[in-house]
Amino acid sequence: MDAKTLCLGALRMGPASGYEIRKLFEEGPFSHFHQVGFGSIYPALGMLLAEGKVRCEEAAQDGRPDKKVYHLTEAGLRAFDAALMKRPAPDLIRSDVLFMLFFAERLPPERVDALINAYAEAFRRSLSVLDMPPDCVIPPGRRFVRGFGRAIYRAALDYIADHRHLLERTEETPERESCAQSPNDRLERTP
Amino acid sequence: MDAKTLCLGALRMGPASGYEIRKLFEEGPFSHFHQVGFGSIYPALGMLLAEGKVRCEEAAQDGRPDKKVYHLTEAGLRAFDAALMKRPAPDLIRSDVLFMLFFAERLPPERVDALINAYAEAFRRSLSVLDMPPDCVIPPGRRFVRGFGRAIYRAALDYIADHRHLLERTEETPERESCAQSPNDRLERTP
DNA sequence: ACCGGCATGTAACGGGTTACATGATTTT
DNA sequence: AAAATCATGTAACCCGTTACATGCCGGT
Repeated sequence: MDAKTLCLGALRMGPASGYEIRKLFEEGPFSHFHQVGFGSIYPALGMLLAEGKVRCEEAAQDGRPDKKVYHLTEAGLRAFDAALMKRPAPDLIRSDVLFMLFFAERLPPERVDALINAYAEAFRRSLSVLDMPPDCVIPPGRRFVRGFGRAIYRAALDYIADHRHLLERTEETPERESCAQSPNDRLERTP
Repeated sequence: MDAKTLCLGALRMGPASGYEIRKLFEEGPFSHFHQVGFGSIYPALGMLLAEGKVRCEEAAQDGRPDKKVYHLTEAGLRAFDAALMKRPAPDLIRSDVLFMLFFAERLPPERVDALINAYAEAFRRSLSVLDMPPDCVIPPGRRFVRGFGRAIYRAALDYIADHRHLLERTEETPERESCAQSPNDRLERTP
């Protein structure tokens, strides 16, 4: 899903400026499952404008820099609906922390501790955003997605609380590479 | 975390060829939280070789193409340990499906259904891999990470089972944009 | 006085994804 | 006979991230 489609989605919820679109992905309702930065948004809006999928109205503000408020056109709406029918790319998860914890035995215990504390804290922060009751009735799709995020973060926090003891120093686990010597052994399970 | 570090991590578990490293990330123990393709692995191994962080032994096989088995050097081991001490990038989650379901009201009910079924199925597949009891004792770090993945996937499946009814057609939800008209309304909660 | 938030953009750089190229062997 | 697996690589391209550039306002 490219930056253009993401912008269309943001505008699907109502007119917005580039700056506001970023907030939607930074702290707003999209933040748990997609991200875009300024560097992608502004060019994307420019392209969408050229393609006639959005229009833009300059809005002068008092005490604030001018704002370009974009909104969907008919073509943009159609393009977005079409994008929603394309095959979704599989979910992508990238976690440096898990990668590091995978090698916990190689790490100083303080490091492991710091890593886990920070990790839990990050989940707590994300949860606190989602746990705030919405200020208004939100449609089912949004409610589902929001609840999904909450469920995942809760599960993560619970798991960390219940299993971090696995990583706390167990007095020098004897350094042992693993039971598998070759990569094949690690994958094959039916001899 | 770049492809080079990821390769070092894979080799940390034992010597492997490029092809085998990919499997580690495709179906192996890293697959839940990091991914790399051939296009990144082979160049990365080449660079690591040039930097003296890995060495390589050509292994002729019977009935198979030749294989280049790479293994860490002292320098490579040190480099990897150093990488484990760097600040981890925040977790990244990218889900087209959730983005689409966010707009469930705009989608034909069959589409929503298909999307959710496929989504659940994907989680079930991931879970089945992790639920297989390991063929040997695995060290605490790996156990923790593996369990983490399991917990998350379980939570996802449970949530879907319990809440998919939210998305099933509720006889024509009256088309209503939302209660928020401007993007600001969506974000501000303290007037 | 300075920092953080609002606001919009550009340019370069880097890196990963995709596609291409090749080829033997095993499975269906 | 075709498809999948094993196996290694290269090259181009796209696209996103990062850094840079600019400027005003409000709060500390």
